Amino acid sequence: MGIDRRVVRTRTALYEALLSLIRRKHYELITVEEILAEANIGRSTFYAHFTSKDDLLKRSLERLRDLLVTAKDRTISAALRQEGEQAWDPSRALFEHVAEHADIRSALTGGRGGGIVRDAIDDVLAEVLRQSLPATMDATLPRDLVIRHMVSTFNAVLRWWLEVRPETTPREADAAFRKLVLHGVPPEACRPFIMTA
Amino acid sequence: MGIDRRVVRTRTALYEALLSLIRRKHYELITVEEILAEANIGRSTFYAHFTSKDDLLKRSLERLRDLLVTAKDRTISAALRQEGEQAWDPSRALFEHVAEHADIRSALTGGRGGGIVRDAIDDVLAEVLRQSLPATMDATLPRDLVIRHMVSTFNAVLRWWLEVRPETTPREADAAFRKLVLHGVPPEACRPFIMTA
DNA sequence: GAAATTTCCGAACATCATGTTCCGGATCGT
DNA sequence: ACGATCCGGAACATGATGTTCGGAAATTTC
Repeated sequence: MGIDRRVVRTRTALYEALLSLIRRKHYELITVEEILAEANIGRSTFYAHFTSKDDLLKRSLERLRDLLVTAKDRTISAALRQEGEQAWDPSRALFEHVAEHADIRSALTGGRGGGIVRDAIDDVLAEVLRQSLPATMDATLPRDLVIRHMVSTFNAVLRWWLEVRPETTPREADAAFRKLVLHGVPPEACRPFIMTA
Repeated sequence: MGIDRRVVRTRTALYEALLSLIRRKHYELITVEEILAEANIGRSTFYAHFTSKDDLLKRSLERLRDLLVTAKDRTISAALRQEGEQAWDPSRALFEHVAEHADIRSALTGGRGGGIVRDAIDDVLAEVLRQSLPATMDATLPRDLVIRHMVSTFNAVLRWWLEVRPETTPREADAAFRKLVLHGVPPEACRPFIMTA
């Protein structure tokens, strides 16, 4: 019981239909009927498996999370095995991963569509970080906040890359990301919004 | 011509109705009819002034932008007049401003509702920064990216504050914000996601 | 391989929000 | 006061969502 081949076929068909559509248009503009047409699935069948489009999205991204986690583990263990290599940086690997799937740009791009998808991906990234980052002892920078900050910085760099500087290479994007996270912004570039006492 | 009292009454009633509703529930869940009921405005009248709910939101936030700009100018000029004061930091003033209007929490909080509102507010903040920040000369950190990063960091701190640590004071939140923007995260807190060569 | 389940399809239906149209009456500027 | 403009309200078209149900088809089980 539990593993009727029809249900896994139905569900994966819907997962893939949604992800395929997300590459072509904004999530919010995708209609349930389009998903059904793309997946060749009946309307009532859809609602027998998922309660809504958002539900389908969430479960689709659970697959993506597993994918990310294994990718992260792979690059980290590769890093520990042979130090001094160049492909051992998870953050850079992530940028390169995105570069290979540049067709999901419209899913992350601003506007009406992006919000839910971005939030869901933020959650995935945050969970990955939560599993791999050490505990910090800095009282003024709680771990939760650091994680959120890294996620949001990653997203900021990523969107800047996709939206305003598409010609940037993954390694340049990663360099900017690391600089921002590790060293911040030069004080003279913040004035007078942030005054350094 | 141009300033018929009826139209300004209608529009401000709609602006305030929307902002009032936003304090109570998620933007996406607000229906046009609710806005009409709250503002006591007829349906056809609404569509005579705005093309959609999003249109109304955008124009509502233009008012907020003007408010922000003047507030920023005020604190900056106050800063230049009497140095060594304590209320001369625009970023801290912004956190304090938010603290006073804590009832918009649900508008910024995650989930389905927040996306569009957050994006719109991001735009406002980015525009304010664009007007006041100097040009940077750092080639690896373009101005656009710095602005986006500051906006997203502000949002990250703000949401962390509202969602996970509501008891934090504005000055603590601002301290964390400044630390993140100016100095970044200690390297040992990033490993092994970001490796420092 | 046949019986018994479980799932799928498809069409019809109810519901709800959006946006448009129209006109009598109210309100405004001058 | 008068002409121009705006407002209200109801009616309508549209389009997406989610539900229901009975017969057909696939799958598991034995």
